[in-house]
Amino acid sequence: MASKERIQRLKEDTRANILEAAFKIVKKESWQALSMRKIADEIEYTAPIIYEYFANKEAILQELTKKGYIILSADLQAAKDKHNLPAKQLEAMWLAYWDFAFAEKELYQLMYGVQVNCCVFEKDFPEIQNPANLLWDVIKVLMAGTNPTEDDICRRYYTFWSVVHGLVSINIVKKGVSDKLNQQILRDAITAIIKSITGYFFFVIT
Amino acid sequence: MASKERIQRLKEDTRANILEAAFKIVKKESWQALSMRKIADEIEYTAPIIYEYFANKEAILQELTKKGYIILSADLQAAKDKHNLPAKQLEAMWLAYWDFAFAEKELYQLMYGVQVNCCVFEKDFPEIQNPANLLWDVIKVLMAGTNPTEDDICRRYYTFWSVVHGLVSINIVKKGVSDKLNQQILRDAITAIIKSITGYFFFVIT
DNA sequence: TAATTTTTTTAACGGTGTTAGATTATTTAC
DNA sequence: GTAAATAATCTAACACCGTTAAAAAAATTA
Repeated sequence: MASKERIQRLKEDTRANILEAAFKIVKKESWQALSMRKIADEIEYTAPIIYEYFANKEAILQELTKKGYIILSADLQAAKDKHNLPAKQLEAMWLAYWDFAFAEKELYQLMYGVQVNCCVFEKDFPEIQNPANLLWDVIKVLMAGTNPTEDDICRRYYTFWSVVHGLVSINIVKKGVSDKLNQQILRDAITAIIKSITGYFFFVIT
Repeated sequence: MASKERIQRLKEDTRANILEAAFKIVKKESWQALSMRKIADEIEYTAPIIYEYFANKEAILQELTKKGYIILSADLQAAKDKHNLPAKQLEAMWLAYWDFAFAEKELYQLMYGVQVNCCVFEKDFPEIQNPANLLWDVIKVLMAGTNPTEDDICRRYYTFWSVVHGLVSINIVKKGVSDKLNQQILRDAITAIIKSITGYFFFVIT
């Protein structure tokens, strides 16, 4: 009987609807605001029905994470295909990675464990700026010879911070990388940026 | 009456105990596992008592975040004080930042919105590796002339990823930085690393 | 039409953050 | 020292959460 297949299709539809509803809620509200009951409301069912399609909430998140990786892969491939030279390809791919992160901000958060709700209270609490200021000051001194603008210092500060924070978060979230490798990457990057500031040398990772 | 002050001290003690208990739970379990009732259990009170000392759970997290920033500031200052040359100071400070992140992993997570629970299911789901493989392959091609080991490629991959992911997360979590500045930092960094790989040029952020 | 199977819902469990009101303990005033 | 006032603490509840078991409704098969 062909109705079996029709029913199968309907089930797949509902499954897709659940994912769609979940994603819709997250985009309108946030990941923390996502609940099984809200999803159920959105698809006009009651909550337990979702468990006919997904083992639990985690499984829904995993499916959406998967979706993120698939989109990102496609974006990277497309970026690569636009160029022939490997250097140009790589540049385009990282820019595509960047674009993906903001075009699909919610998916990116899910994929790489980036929270949003943290420390939005900088005005109530000036100590937050202290670490930044300490680093900022030293960078300023280091650059003193080159008469830098505030923007110049800012860029250096963020470059440093990005490298270090990026490496840190990758290590906290995905604890696969070896410590030795990390330390080497970290030291190389720091040395390179410092040298680029002082103007003596260059970013040669050996 | 001096008992007023004694009572004041006792209240401050309890406040500190709450923070301590919260932190203890987080270190033993995780941020998600932290609940008002668990804190209350730990300090041997009932949950509503906590609201005499903190407006809500968020306020407790804020206080711990504050603690994180204070420790980090002290670490950075100490690192700076160990050197005279600005370049050495800066290097020491970023290494101290790194050390802080892992010595106080929980605080770092709180301060910079780094989740842990995400995507621990790489084996169930190979698509996760796709983006990494795509980038990896191009880096490999780009480095082909220099007979790189797997480790060499790995280091380049992580260097790229750290810079981009770091910049992305900073922008998602703290949305203060201007788009123009970001794009410039991003492009500079990518170009610099690519040039360092091809060996033609150097990391000169101008 | 009757029996069977599938789909969906209701009700509940134990958990969460949070609040109002009752209760207990402590301090003040006489 | 007892009574009144104040402070500290708890109980009970609310509305929410993820999840499950069992009942009810709907659809399919015989």
